[in-house]
Amino acid sequence: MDVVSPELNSLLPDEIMDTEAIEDVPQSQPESTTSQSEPSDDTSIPMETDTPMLPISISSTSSPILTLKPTLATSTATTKTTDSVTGTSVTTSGLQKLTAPFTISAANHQIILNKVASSQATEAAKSAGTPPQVIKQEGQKLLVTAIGKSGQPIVLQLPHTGNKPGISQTAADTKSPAPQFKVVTIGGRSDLKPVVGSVGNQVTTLQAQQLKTVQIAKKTPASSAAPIKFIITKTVNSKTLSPQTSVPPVIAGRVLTQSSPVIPPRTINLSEPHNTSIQSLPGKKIAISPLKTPSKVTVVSVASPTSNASQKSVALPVNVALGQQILTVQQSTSASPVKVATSQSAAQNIKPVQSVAVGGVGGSQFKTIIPLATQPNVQQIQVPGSRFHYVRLVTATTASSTGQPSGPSTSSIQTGAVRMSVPIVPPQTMKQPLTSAAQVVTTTQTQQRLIMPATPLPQIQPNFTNLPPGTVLAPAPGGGNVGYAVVPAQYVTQLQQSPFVTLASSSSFPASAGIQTQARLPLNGLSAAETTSRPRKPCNCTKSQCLKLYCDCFANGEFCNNCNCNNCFNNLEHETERLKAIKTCLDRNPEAFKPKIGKGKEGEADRRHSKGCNCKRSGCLKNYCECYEAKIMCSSICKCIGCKNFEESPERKTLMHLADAAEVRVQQQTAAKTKLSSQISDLLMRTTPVVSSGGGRLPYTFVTKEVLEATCECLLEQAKKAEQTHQPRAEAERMILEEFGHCLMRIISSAGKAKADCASINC
DNA sequence: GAGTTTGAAACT
DNA sequence: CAGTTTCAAACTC
Repeated sequence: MDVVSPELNSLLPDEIMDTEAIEDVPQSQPESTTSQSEPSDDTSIPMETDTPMLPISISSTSSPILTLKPTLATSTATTKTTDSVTGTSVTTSGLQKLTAPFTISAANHQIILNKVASSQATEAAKSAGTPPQVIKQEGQKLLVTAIGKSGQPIVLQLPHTGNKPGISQTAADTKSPAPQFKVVTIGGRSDLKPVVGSVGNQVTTLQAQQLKTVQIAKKTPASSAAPIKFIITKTVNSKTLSPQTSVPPVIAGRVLTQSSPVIPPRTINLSEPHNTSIQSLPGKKIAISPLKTPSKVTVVSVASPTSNASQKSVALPVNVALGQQILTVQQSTSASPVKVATSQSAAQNIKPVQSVAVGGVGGSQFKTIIPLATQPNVQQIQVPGSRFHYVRLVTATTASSTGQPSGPSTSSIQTGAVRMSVPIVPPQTMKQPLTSAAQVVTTTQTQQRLIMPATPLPQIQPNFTNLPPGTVLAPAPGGGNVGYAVVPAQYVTQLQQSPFVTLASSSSFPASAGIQTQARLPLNGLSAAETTSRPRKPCNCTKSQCLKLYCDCFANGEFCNNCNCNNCFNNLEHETERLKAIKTCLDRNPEAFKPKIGKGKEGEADRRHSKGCNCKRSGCLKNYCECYEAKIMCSSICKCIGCKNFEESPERKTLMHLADAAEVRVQQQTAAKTKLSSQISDLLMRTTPVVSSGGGRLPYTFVTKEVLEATCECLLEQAKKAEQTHQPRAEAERMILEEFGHCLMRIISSAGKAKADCASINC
C-alpha cells in the first residue's frame, strides 16, 4: 500500500501543501532545497531583515524528524540521526520512521508523495479527496524533510527501493559511490546538502531569519532511467521562529536531525548550484594588472556582443542567499524534465513560467528577467553582459499557486508585500535549448529562482543594460502589481540578511562543493575567491548617503556591505530611497550604471574608458585618473591635460616598472611571511606534545585537569592539616609548598615513566 | 590619522 | 553645454 496512513498524515505539518509533481531523472548528485514561509508572515516584508543570513552547508532541524521509508510498512519509534562529521547514525526517540508508501496524502497542507508505480496510492489519495502526487524513486534515494507549524521537522526518507528495500541509511550509505540521492526539505530550517562532496564547504549557510524554508533538492542523473515526480510545497514562515538555529548536518545524502525541541530554525540556506567562477567562463577576459593587484578586477565580457564593457568582477555568489522570501528553483539536466509546483494554503492557479536564455556570458554577468506566477508563459530573458539579474516583483495577492500535478510548473510564494523572483542561471544553462515551455525547471537547468519582496516603486523603463540592481521595471502586462527589479549577483550576498524561501529543484550543477571549491581556484595570481568573492573595497561616504555615484558601491550597483559610510541608504532598509536615487541617476545619465571601461573602436585598444578622463594635474598617471586606475591607456576621447598615460610615455613606463618592482617585493614578502608562518607552524607542531604517543609528550602535558585537581586537593589537604595542627602561617606555607613539590615530582616521574614505557613499546 | 589633492559627479 | 560646487578617493605627510 502506498498510501500513508492517517496517522502519518496527522503528523505532517499543516504548512505542507501538496505541490506539483516534479518529474526528474534521478542523479547521484545532491540537489537544492526549497523553503517557504508561513502565510502569516505574508504581510511582512522580509527584505527589511537586519539579521544576516549565514550560508549553511548543513541542513539542520532541531526538532524530531519523521522519517518515511517506502519499504517499511509501519511507523517505528526509532529515529536515526546522523552526525555530519562522523557519519555515524544515532537513533533517537524523537524521530519516527515511517514506511513505505511513497504516497503521502497531503490533504490539508500536507505533502503527498506517491510512488508512481503504485496505483493504490493514487486511488487512496483520490479517495481522500486529495490529488495524489507521484514520485518515482527508482534508482535513487529521496529524503524529504519538513517542518510543520509545530516546529517539528519531518523527514521523508525514500531510499532506493530496488534491491534493498527498507534498508535505512547508514553511515556506509554516505560513502557509497554514486549515490542516487535526493533530498527534499520542506519547511523549517532546511539546508541543502549536496550528496556528493565533502561536508561543509559545499553549501553556503545562511542565517535565515524569520523564515522557514522549504528546500527541494533534486538530483537527476542523466543515466537514470526512472524519472521522479514529486510535489512539495508550501513553506512555513514564521517570525516567531526561535532565533536558535540548529543545523543538522547532512552527509552524502544523509539528513541529520536533532531531536531538540527547538522551534524550526530561521536559517535557510540557499546555494547556487552552478559554478560561476570566472575561470570557468570562457570568453571573459579578466584584465588584471600583472604589476599589482588591482582593487578592482575588471572583467570584460567577450561573449556578450551587447556589452563590451568591462566590469569589476562580480563575485557572482555561487551561494545565493536572498532576502526574505526567495524562491529558488534549480533545474537539473535538460534530459530530465522536472515539474515543480509549489502551493500554499490558499490554493491558487499556478502560472507557467518559462525561462529563456537569451545568451550572454553567464557567470556573474548576465541579466535575467523572471516572470512570476501572475503571468503565465512569461519568458525569462537573460541579457548578456550584465551582472544584474532582473527581478520581477509580484504582490502578495497574486502569488499563490496550487499544487496541480499536471499543470505547468511554477514557483510562487505568498509574501505579505511584494515578491521578487531572481533567477540565477548558470552559464551552462544558457546553452540548454528550451524543451518545454510548460516546465520551467525543465527548460532552464540548474536554475535558481529567488523570490524577494520588494517595494513597489516608480516604474523605470526597462533598459536592461543600464538598470542597476534594485531597479524596478515596468510591470508586466496583466501582472497587476508586478514589476521588475534588477538585482546584481552580489545583491544576493547582501540579501543574506533576510530570510527567504527557497524552492530548488536540483540540477546538474557540480554540487555546491564545486562552487566553493572553484572559488578558491587561482586566477591571474588571485584566487577565485579573491577575484569573485573578495569583498569590495568599503566606501567611506559621509554625505551622499551612498545614493550617488560618488559612492563606488552604489555606482557599481552594489549594496554597501561592511563599509565605513555614514548614514548609508544603500541597503535594503532604504530600498525606496535607493531606487529613487537609481532612477535619478538614470534620468541624468541612462548609462550611469554601465561599466566605464568598455571595448574601444576597431583598431583601438581592446579596453578604453567609455567617456574618457578629464585629468588636469595628475598627468593621468595616478589613480585619480580613471583610465590609469583601470590600467588602460588614455584614448582619443579623453580630455585630459598633460596626459602621460600613453603607450610610449617614458613616465608611464617608469611608473609601471616601479609598480612592477613593488609588486614583486610585495609578493616576495608575502611568500616569505607565508614560509615563515609555515615554518613556525611546523615547529609548533613538532614541539606540541602528541597525545596519542606518550613517548613524545612533554612533562607538562601530563598536567591534565584531573592531575591538576588532584594536586589542588593535596594542597588543600595539606593546608587543612596545617590548620588543624595550629601550625603558624609560615609553617603552613612551607607544608603546602612541600606538598606541591611532591606533586610536581610525582608528575615528572609519571611523565618519565610513561615516556620510558612508550619507548620500550615503540622502540 | 589628519590634511591635501584630485577629478568625477552633481548642481546651477 | 559650460562653469561651479560637492563629494569621496587617492595621496602626502
